Amino acid sequence: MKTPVLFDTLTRSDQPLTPDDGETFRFYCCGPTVYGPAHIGNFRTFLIQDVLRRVIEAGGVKTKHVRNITDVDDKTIRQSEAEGKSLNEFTAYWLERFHADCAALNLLPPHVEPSAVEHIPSQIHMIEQLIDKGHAYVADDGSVYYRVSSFERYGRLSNLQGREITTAGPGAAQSDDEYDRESAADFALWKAHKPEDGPNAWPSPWGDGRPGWHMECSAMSVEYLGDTFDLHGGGVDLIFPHHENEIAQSEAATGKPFARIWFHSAHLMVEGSKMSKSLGNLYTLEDVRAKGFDPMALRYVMISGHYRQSLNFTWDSLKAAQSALRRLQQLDADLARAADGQAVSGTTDWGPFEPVYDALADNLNTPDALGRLFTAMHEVERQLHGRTVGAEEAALLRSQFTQALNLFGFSLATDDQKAAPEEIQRLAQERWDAKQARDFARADELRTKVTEHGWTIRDAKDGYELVRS
RNA sequence: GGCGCGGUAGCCAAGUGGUAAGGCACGGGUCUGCAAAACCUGUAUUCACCGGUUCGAAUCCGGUCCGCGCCUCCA
Repeated sequence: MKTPVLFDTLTRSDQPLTPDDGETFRFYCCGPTVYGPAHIGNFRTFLIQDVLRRVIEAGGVKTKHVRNITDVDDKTIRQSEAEGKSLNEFTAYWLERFHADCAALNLLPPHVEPSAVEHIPSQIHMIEQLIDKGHAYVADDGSVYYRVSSFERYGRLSNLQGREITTAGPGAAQSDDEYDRESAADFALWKAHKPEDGPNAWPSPWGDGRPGWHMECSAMSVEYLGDTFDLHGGGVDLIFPHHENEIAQSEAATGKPFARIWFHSAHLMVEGSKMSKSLGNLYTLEDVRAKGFDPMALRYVMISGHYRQSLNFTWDSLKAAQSALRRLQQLDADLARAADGQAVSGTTDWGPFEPVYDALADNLNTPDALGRLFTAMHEVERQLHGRTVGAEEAALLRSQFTQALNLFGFSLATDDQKAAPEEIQRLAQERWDAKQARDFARADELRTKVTEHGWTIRDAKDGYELVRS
């Protein structure tokens, strides 16, 4: 079986995804800031990382997946204060929401999901190391800053070397509380307590305060994965400054290389424009559901484009995804019927679906893999309809098909099809009776009624089912 | 301005030198009292534009036009 390869942002080349320790592929992904519902753009990144993990594991390699929870930063503090809640109470609520959304999208839970606020001591420890080694300095107010000029490899990831980092320009830092930095490029490792932070301050050798944003990922990834680990991922926007800063912090502190491979996924656009609060297009999973779509359809849409290209999300694309998903369901049902109760467990070969794995192993080419999935499905369908497939053979095919679906993380578990309201069911039953009595005029009349209520009657050989239109 | 990603059928989207995958939608067919679903089948002489290299280019080179992202706390 092919070893998966992935485009590495740092070397700008494809790298094999083999575990450095020969056993477990250790990787870290930047997780959500829990101050509100995650939007579908966040989920695109998590979904892509999820498929990556599934591909590595399908290749027979164990993984250790760490994804942090950012629960102490400007946004969580500001918002919890505004709502008059404790930071913990506030973030716990949104974390729970996040977990529910992840489950609905069939995201594999990370092996470790460390919370930033629960790892302040490790962060302080790393800051101390940086100060000791001359990579950081304490400002008058008790904040600690990273001395960017002390780390010569700074800017390698983002291709920044030689570029001036100044306070000028459209994206320049707000100077407000960072006026005592030595250089505009320096960034905060520890932020001294300010009145607007309320009760949210922690003791440190430099006085009460809280960690800077980049610190948590450096400290926690090293803590759970070791000084050097296999891969680090996130959205493209994190390349600079977040990941650049993480590298600077971690490598300066440990004296060892940080992540070997850097994995960045492109952004999601909505109806042709960037997602933003002001445009009102920051959709959440709840919005998707409210419009009657299955979360699996969102998963499908999010992987229907290559992760290195921005994807334009539209409601039409969700609709198309839902239709495509229905075909997967149909084949599974057909195979289940043909398997007639037989089941195969622990298959190791892919059968007709091997090309699916191969496409994913080639820099996570999800659109190509989807194409190959359908191509293979046609083959299976032809067999299923063209000749008698034995139960044993069908069971094997079904198992292989399921394996392929697992690579994408598609769960076909008969979705929670809400039962039709009683009135609709009664009308449908009446129609069925009329049909049995060959009173087709009456049957058609009732079908129309049911349709008007937003349901479709699908007749089968000896019965019918009700589906939402 | 710097760095990066793109422009392939009505829509989405693979394909980076050998003669255009796949999905959705649409047309035809099988099945069906009807309908839906499912399956079968058809649909780009052509890959933003102009030159060039080559036996051969969507794919390589040069130029032009257009879209998008990042450039200090945003996945």
